[in-house]
Amino acid sequence: MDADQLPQLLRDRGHRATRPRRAVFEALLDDHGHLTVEELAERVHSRQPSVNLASVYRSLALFEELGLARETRLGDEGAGRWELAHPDEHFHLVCVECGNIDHHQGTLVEQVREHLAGGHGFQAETVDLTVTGRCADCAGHTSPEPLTSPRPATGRP
Amino acid sequence: MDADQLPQLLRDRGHRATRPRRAVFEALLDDHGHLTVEELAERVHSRQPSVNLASVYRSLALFEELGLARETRLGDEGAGRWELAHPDEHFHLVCVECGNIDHHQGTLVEQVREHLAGGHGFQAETVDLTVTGRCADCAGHTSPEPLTSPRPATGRP
DNA sequence: CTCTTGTCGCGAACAGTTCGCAGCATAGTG
DNA sequence: CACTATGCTGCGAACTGTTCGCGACAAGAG
Repeated sequence: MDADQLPQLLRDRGHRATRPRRAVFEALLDDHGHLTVEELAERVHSRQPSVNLASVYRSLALFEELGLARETRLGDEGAGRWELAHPDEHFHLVCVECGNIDHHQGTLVEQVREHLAGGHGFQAETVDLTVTGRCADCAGHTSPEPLTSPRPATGRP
Repeated sequence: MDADQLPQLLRDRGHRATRPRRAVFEALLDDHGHLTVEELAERVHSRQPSVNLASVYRSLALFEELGLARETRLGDEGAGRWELAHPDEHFHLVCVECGNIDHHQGTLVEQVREHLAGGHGFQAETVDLTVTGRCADCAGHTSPEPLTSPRPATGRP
């Protein structure tokens, strides 16, 4: 979805195409990562310095309602992170060591949907899959009890 | 895990087996659902009226560190929800309509682990899978534009 | 029983998010 | 184009969930 299409889309749905909303949307567009509202606000400010934090929140809430954006709460962080709602679904690999968040596309989410469709009777809307652990890099140089095929007990010193 | 084993486990790990900790653990034990810290504190109070909210937080943080408990942030809610960390993994089906949280055990999490083991190089620790949508009951009487493969709700699992 | 020190209860602080309101600007209308 | 109704905004204050700092307390080792 392009930034140019936003104004029309907003009007079509009975909302106004305002400067703050455009700025928030553009900020979401130019970084595909997962941004904190604060980070987002920073980027918004570089376009529209007058935009208030509360307006960023309001815009995000609206975008979510319209299915344009999506919030994800990753792991231990207090703040939510936002991204545009891509049609191609993905999941998150959060490294507990370096803190890196890998934004991963794959067939996993598809598999989840299929699994649910097969008899659960649950009509899935959004699938939030977050895996915490160690990324390839961090797993390489430190290996605090390798987690291979045998399913590890939950607790681990 | 039984409540009686907690004191020893705590001492073995160099912590003290205190009244508040026991109370928090018992509160987690007797309700397998996902409890807000506030809800949890309420239950704790029924056992130990003097226990402070801050202590509930501290106990939970400790239990998490020891791998005994786990926090999950479901959907839109501001507050985190806690549960004991079962070895048998499960995922959450959150109904956007009735708000019900189905605590579901299945092979899905297993599948995710297998998928990741196969070449991603990511060493998975915890897998957080949350699916929002409509539960069988709610999907039955209202159907506001199905997003995925439309599938009439059958019986509940 | 005594002593050490990890833990607690308390209240205040903090971070993230939302609210209420007066004024502004968008977009539909003449 | 100007005019107008009202949806949005910026602001600051309020709120919620969580954490911190401190003196007092009690767990548990000797």
